[in-house]
Amino acid sequence: MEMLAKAPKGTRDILPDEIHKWYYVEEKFREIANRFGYKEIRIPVFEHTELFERGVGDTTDIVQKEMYTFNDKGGRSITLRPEGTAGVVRSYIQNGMSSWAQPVKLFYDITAYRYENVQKGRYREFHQFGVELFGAAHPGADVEVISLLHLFFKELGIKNLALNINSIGCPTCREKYNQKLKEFLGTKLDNLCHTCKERYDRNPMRILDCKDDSCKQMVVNAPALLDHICEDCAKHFERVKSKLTAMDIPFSIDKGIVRGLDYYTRTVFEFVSENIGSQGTVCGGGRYDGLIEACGGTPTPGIGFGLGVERLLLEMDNQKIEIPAPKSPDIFIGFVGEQAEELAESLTLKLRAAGISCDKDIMARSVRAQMKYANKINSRFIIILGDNEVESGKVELKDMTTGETKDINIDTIVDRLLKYKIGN
RNA sequence: GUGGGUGUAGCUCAGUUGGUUAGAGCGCCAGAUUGUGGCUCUGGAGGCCAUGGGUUCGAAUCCCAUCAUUCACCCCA
Repeated sequence: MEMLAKAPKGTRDILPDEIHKWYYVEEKFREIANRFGYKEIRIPVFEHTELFERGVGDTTDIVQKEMYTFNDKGGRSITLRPEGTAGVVRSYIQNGMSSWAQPVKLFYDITAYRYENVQKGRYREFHQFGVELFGAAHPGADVEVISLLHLFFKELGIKNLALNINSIGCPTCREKYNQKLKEFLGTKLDNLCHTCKERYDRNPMRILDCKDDSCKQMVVNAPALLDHICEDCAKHFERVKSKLTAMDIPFSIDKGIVRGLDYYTRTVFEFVSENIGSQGTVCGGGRYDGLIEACGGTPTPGIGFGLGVERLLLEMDNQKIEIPAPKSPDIFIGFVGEQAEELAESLTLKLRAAGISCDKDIMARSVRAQMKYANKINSRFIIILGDNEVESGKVELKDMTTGETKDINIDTIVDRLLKYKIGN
């Protein structure tokens, strides 16, 4: 196949036969977010590169090697958003949301872009649902966000999604911990893999989830960050845990969760599936109390998450969760002859104007071919117009599911179909 | 960036130790039914066998390269 007729690597079309699944989860997410008091925000697909360097963190993989960055014709460095939080934070500052009624509760439904090798559940253009909650430092905020996800998955009928939580403390306790970790690893430095030797100086925490066997062994008895967070952070985490328990939201503690984005503080969490391959993280999020300040705003606590829609759909497919079928047309109008064609055209428009989904042939096909088409598009009713019908004003209304027909006046067809729709 | 699998019709796939006109099912179009769908039957369209090179009398088949795709590692949604 030629390049011309080929979507770029890591992108794909969402075709008409699957779009109802997207409508379904999008509508569910929107509806639940609204129920929790979150309002939708729409942000640009691209931002100034500096925003992501600052907001996501310039030591992260995302910024170092995964961004779609280019210069526009004005010489500005522009980057396609690799995630949603940075853009929403920028908007929060730019639009003075700190003077809105607090807290500010926002949700979004976006595409995001990362230049990575493609595999199951991972694309270069992908979709994220997300929520950002600004202004609330209280552990109740962490729990509200998590409970939104809990309810979302529950109402979609998804089972066996494990909620893992951890606390990665604040910058102060992380600094202290990094010292401790370096002391622990100092004697073992020679046994670490090449990348981990570099991590030792820049970000020693990353050594903990290295997949290298030798590194894994070295790290078995390493101190865990969670055991070394400061008193305030520990207290915060305790309250999050007890609130989750009180709300009957099951969770496990995973001391290994170290979010890949620099901005996280304190609570971090993810919802993980075991059966959609190695890309099992359907949703990841956490608290980012220093981010708004780091982006030039006044110090404001924040918490949010990003949810991978492709992975969500993959998991639902895996669990054989039924998604309501798309609506089929109410009626197809067949015709033969020129007079009948004109009647069919005006009648079709009249039905459509009345809110009835109606279709007719526009390829000058035989009545037989028209009927086959009506069947293929799954039309509920059909009528056929010819000279007789034009003259008498009467028509046979046929129910395609039962094959039954009924003689009716053409004038009454709108009412009949409206009644059918309401009653059904 | 690293490693493995796979590239034949719109889709899912056959194709014998290399052998001459490359097949099936599904889908699409038309007809059987000149004004009535589904079921059935008949016919039709649709292929540079991913691309380029090599071996050979002869390559979809064997070899090399490139590209694409997919799974995995790293990392993440």
